[in-house]
Amino acid sequence: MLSERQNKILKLIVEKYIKNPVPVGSKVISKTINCSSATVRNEMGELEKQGLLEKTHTSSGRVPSEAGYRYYVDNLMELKKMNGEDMLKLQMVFRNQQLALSDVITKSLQVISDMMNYTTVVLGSKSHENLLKKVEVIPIDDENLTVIIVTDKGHVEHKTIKLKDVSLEEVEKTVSLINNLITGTPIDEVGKKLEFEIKPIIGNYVKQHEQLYNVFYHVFTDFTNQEINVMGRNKMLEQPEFSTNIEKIKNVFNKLDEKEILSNIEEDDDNNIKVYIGNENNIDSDVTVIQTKFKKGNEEGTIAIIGPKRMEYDRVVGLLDYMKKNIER
Amino acid sequence: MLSERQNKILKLIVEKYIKNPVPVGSKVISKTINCSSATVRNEMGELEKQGLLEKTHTSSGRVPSEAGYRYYVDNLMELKKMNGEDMLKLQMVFRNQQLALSDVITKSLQVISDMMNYTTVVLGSKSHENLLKKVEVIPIDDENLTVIIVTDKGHVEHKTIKLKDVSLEEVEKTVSLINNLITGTPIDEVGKKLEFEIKPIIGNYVKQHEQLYNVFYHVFTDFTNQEINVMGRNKMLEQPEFSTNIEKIKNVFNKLDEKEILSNIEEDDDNNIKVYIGNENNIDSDVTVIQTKFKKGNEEGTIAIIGPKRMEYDRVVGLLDYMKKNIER
DNA sequence: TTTTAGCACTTGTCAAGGAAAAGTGCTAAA
DNA sequence: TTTAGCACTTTTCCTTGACAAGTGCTAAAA
Repeated sequence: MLSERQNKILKLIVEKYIKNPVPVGSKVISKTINCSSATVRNEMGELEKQGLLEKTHTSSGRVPSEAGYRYYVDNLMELKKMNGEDMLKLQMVFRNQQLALSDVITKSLQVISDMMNYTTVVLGSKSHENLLKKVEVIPIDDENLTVIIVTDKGHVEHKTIKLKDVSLEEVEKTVSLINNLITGTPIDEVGKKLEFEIKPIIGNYVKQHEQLYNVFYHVFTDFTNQEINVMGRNKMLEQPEFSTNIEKIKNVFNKLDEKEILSNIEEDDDNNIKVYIGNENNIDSDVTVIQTKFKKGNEEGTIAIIGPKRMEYDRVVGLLDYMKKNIER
Repeated sequence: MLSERQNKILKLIVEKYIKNPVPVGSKVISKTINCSSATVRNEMGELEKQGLLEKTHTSSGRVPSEAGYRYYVDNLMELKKMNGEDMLKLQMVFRNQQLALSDVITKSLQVISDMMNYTTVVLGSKSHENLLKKVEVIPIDDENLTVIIVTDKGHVEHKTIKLKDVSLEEVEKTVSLINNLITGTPIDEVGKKLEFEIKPIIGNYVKQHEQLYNVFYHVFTDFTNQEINVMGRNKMLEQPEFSTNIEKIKNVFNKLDEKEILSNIEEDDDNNIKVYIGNENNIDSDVTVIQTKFKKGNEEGTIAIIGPKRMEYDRVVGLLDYMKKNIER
């Protein structure tokens, strides 16, 4: 258990370091707090012993450790009210009645990315939670047609495919079979159902049934497992901890592209705002992911803000809270 | 006009520098060519006077200038045959009969990006060349519906919108009006036509005509001007000329995102493979864009490979040539 | 018992200097 | 026309020393 003063010092160091990423010395702290630098040094030594602070070298100032950030977020941080200007910018997006929910979220996270200089992410619900709702086809020309897949959560994707010597009627027959027999199936199980429930039947209706089955099979397996949208990826380059370290950037950018790994951030099961600092997330030991689930009607998903460990936790948590409430309202 | 020997020396320097980005000295060249380093130095001096070579400082070896690369590409480069392994990888993609053309192109450019470590781009035809072919709507639930837009070039996009107190019949009536009256219109003029030809009419059919008009207007103006796909963006980080210079990276990444600027690379009007070195392109003075148009049926577009100025020109041109032929076959 | 003044000590940063390596341009001879 | 040779330039790398920032510890003060 930390003393009142230790809490105060730790909070000051974290906040100073977040503002300006240079190690914090005892002198500056002693000015704010009512005691000498020597006292602060003693306390800092204690905080370091507890693993909450670190030094970059024997005689440098202190820097928060991962545990230090953790402690700050859990015990010291005071949520920051959003300022009027930021709120106004977001309201502009939320007020737009014509936008579908997913567009509202995407657009507002774009705004947040610009105002905070962090990367933002929206994730739809996982593929096993998305049930096939409807398949439609639109003929493009005599060889190509576009298949549109809609899930019950409102996730829509389309893909254009090529068919040889298959008549439109045959395709439509197949589609109506799919719509009648396997809607309601989790999207990641559609492939299997297609094989066992559709494939045996369409042979009776369709000459080129092998080809047709293959094409539809691929359309469904190519269906993105989880709708995912990354905004402001390049903001990562603005953060000093990354802009001096190409290897870090490569890693973070690659992780943002490997959608599988990113989706791991959505493992929490309650509805609060979650903070994953450094090694607590799967992206990089130098980033923090702050995220929360949302649910409105049957649409649900996760929104996340990704920045350096030295993130403005208080502002971001406030923002995310505001976002969540506005989405769900 | 350069002498035979000067050509030989310039070619050697460019190719050596492409292999390994350090200034090339007279000694290494004199070993390959049959004369002393002093002679090579004299010739290098002449090539520098002609603006084809540069020095990084008074006593460094030589580096090709932009004009030097230009001269190399125009006069010295010998096209390189593709190796069997690369060809095999691409054939795997081209052989797949079920893929629509645009998927074949995207997938093969992804393969190329991986094998060359360069960024690749596909651009569809420009918006004024894309004529509206068909609009369809799929109701999602009682508030949302998905609008699908198809152009004559096979460019398909979908967008989900929210409508309040508008019946499905009203929407379908509007869509059928659009399909009857303004298909065949260039996609960038649809907004105007909507205003002058649809808006005045739908008042008669639709109660909430103002809202409906607004929504459709936005769907069409949000339609991406030009279908565009960037593959292997992160490969840029592998190039030494960028990986030591964050500002360059920021610029290139931002340009790749500002799709407007990227589309400028598609200004050429014939069908050859074009090479835009450094300042000849709109992306960055340190990159080269190699591109070519393709046309198959009514689908057309441009494929491009983007890398450092110090690019393997001979290999890339060969690859692009192979790609073009395979697409058009 | 807690706080603080004081001081020795450590480390990073910056500028200056020097040696070695790479490569050039020029001169004079082949 | 080519080449050997050499003086010269610049970069890179290492060392050195001075300075600043900050620590930990000790001993005195509160």
